[in-house]
Amino acid sequence: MDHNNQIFFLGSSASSSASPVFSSSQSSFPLCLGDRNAGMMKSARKEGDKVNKKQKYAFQTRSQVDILDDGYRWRKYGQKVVKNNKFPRSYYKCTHQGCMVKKQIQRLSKDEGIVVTTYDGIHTHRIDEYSAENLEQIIRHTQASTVPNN
DNA sequence: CGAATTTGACCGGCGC
DNA sequence: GCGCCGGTCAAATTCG
Repeated sequence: MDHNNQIFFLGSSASSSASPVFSSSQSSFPLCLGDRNAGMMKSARKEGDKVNKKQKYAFQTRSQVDILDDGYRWRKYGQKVVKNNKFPRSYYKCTHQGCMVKKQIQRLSKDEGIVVTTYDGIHTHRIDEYSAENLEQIIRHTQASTVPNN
């Protein structure tokens, strides 16, 4: 297993420009981009929109694989190709009951080695200790790895 | 057999 | 008003 991952945290600026400005800030885990509901007003099934505040976490990871085990179970519910990227974007959802956390993975066309992971919402259940630790180890290793030059 | 994954179609919003 | 882009769900299939 060659876990040579590098994590970059995205800023809260996400208006125009398709070029994501990433900073190598070694802060905590997933930076909170604030609660900006971008295109999530209605779309209520039949229960009613109870989810008003959707937190978003985004960060880039240097990895060969798109599937990064963060300790949660994810079920892929769609794959769409965006114009900005030549690579398809994958949409994942948490398979936990009541946990409607969404996660989208996208690879940069500029660098196929970079994977952008975006988390939507927060998990209401506990993570698997084992997996959590594994993820933590990966993160730690990632931060310790450091980029060649930035 | 069950759950997870795949691909396509449809819906919704925004832009022009 | 129409077109385009992005996002989600649904049905079928496959793997375990």
